[in-house]
Amino acid sequence: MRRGDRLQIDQAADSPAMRHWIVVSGMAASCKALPDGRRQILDLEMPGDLLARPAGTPDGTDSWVEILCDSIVCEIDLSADRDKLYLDPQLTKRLLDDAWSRLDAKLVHVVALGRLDSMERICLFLLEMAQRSGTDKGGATRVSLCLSRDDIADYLGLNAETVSRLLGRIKKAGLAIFLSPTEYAVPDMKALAKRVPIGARFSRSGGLASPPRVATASKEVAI
Amino acid sequence: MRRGDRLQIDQAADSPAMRHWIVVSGMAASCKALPDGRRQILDLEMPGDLLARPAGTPDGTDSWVEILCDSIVCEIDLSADRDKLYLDPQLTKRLLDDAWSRLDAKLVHVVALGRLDSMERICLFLLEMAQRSGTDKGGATRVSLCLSRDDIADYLGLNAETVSRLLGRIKKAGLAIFLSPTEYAVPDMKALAKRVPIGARFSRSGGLASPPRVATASKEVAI
DNA sequence: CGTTTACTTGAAGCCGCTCAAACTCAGTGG
DNA sequence: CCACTGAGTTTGAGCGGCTTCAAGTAAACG
Repeated sequence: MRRGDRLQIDQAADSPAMRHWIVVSGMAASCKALPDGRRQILDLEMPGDLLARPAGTPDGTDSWVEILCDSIVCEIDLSADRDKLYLDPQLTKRLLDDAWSRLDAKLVHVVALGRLDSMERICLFLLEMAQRSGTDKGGATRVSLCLSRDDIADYLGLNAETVSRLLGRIKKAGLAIFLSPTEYAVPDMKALAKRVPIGARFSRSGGLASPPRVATASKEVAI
Repeated sequence: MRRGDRLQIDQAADSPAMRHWIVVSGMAASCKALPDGRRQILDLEMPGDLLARPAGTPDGTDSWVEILCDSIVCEIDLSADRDKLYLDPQLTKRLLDDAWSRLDAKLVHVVALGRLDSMERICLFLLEMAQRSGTDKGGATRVSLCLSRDDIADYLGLNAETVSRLLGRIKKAGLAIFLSPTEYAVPDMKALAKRVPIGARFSRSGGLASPPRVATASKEVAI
């Protein structure tokens, strides 16, 4: 699937989630929009993530999953096995673990939107992207950003202009180096992590732990 | 348990959730605090709610559950049945349904904190309280508020003074009638719901649906 | 009655938003 | 090769909503 494609699912309110998706490669965003057009990105879906209920339950908002860059998404229809769903311990364990780690991620998101200022939010975002989809390139972590400034804004509860200004300050501070508007490298993950007062744990399946927030000798400067 | 009491649980990161709690009566709040003292209330726990993982996974923040008014909370320790946990279809179904409806509620919370303004947030909150813990008293819905202004602020990502001012405006507009600072009545749930651009579905176990957002003849006025 | 705690109200300030203009760059066609 | 286009981004100026700080009020309790 390509950028802009959507998975839009209107499951009946009372039907249990029977169609599931797994992101194999690429990246997608779970979105909600209010009647007046305001949009909130709820989650970034990356390889390995299980989309168990893309639409959630109806709450009067538009909900959909939006492909951010060329992706492979695998559909699993469990309707036939509906009755046996809860009889398979391995499957239920996977679903439960997935739901719980999603819940943990959402709690971090709530704290970010409720209590972090814009600079803290953007640092958390850059850190999250680096931890979840970054590749190590000679010490620095290289990240390819599939999101536009608008997308980032809608994920962080900000607007595109503010995001652009913040990224400018981060670039000036040397916390991240921008190779292009959609490609950056983090030379020092710990320095970035020090800007974020919440230590997020980002892998969906319990692999990566957050880097220890070690106190370094370098001095803090306002950015 | 009484107001101010806490359930503070430091479960090992890798141990599955073995101790659970059920709120039988009263009300509690799941909280997180940042190192500098900023606090975010993540969830309001009401009778019937299952606290499957009060502490979540460690992320560098303090996490706890705080009792808001005299409550009865029932502890269930499943450690002994640990290995059999995923073999009981009924139990896993309950856990899964609970996790999913919690997730849905958190998505609404994220939209609220990310994209609603302060007046919309407080209306959503009053509506949520009315739907989840209100009692019908001759047409109006009577709600007893266990939260202080500070608590409400920490739930909505605002501050106590702002909450106080907003409640003043709501009172003046007649959307809610305050019998005391912690007791109010909603004379017209539909009128209140019209102030909120997202139709939340608040019961944890799939009972109550959101009230239909019927267009009425009454004119909208700025409040 | 005084003390404490929570709530309310006011004035001033700042952060992030809105609106608008300039810039970058890939794509297109002459 | 250059000019043109259009979407995305950057930058600036000004505004407004929410916060901060501070003072004042109300209710609870010894």
